[in-house]
Amino acid sequence: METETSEHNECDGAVSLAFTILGKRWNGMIIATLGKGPLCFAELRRAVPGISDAVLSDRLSELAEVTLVTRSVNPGPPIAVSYALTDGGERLVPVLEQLGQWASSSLPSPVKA
Amino acid sequence: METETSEHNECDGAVSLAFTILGKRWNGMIIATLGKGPLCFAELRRAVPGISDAVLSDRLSELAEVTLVTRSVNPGPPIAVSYALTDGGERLVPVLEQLGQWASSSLPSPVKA
DNA sequence: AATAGTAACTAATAAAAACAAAGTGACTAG
DNA sequence: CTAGTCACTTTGTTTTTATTAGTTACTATT
Repeated sequence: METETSEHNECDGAVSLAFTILGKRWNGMIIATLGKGPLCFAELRRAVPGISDAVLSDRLSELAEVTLVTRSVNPGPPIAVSYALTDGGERLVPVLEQLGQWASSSLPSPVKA
Repeated sequence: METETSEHNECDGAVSLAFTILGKRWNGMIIATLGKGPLCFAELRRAVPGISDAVLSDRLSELAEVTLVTRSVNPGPPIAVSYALTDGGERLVPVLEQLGQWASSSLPSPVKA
């Protein structure tokens, strides 16, 4: 009747939780990019090369839903929507920087075709 | 002929490189799990709940290819294949731990259905 | 010895996610 | 009036992931 605590593994729940967000393509990049300051949709798309409108839109909704980014509409006339990190999002930025350092030092060059 | 340095953004290449690996589902979890010590295929599958044989096999090949894990075959008779982190993989472990801490403190609970 | 069970995979197929391209509605510049 | 930007949404097509079912080599059981 061992409740599964005796043997050993059961992968870290917190890390697993982190990867529900970061294990999806683009999320890490979006947060890292917003770490340099708020940006609006088009700027963000340009800053994250390769992402498409549809996916960016989708990711931003998700990130807003888990309260890592905020969406603020400035109803101009030239309407502008600005995306920024929340506190929680900001707290991730330094970790992402370490991730970047790790990648530079431990990953082989950008596996090109 | 501006080489794209004038305006501003262009998301961090190193972070982007990190996410070529970590932005794929399971990779982070696999590395975090191996961070607690080497495991063989079946143990790993049990330790990472939800992953399937096919995907685990695939991920392990990828991770071996970028030299983050090693695969060593012990030709028993009871043949056993053991997977372990390389130096590069080990260097990621502390960062993953921070990621876990961040998740616990900044992410809403496991969005259940 | 035949039957069933585990380990470590591979193969085939189904389902989900990502991508590319175009379209929408509001507005500005020429 | 035409063309272009912004912020998206919609519609396919392609890639990735996931699920299911083998396969080969052994071990444990009966």
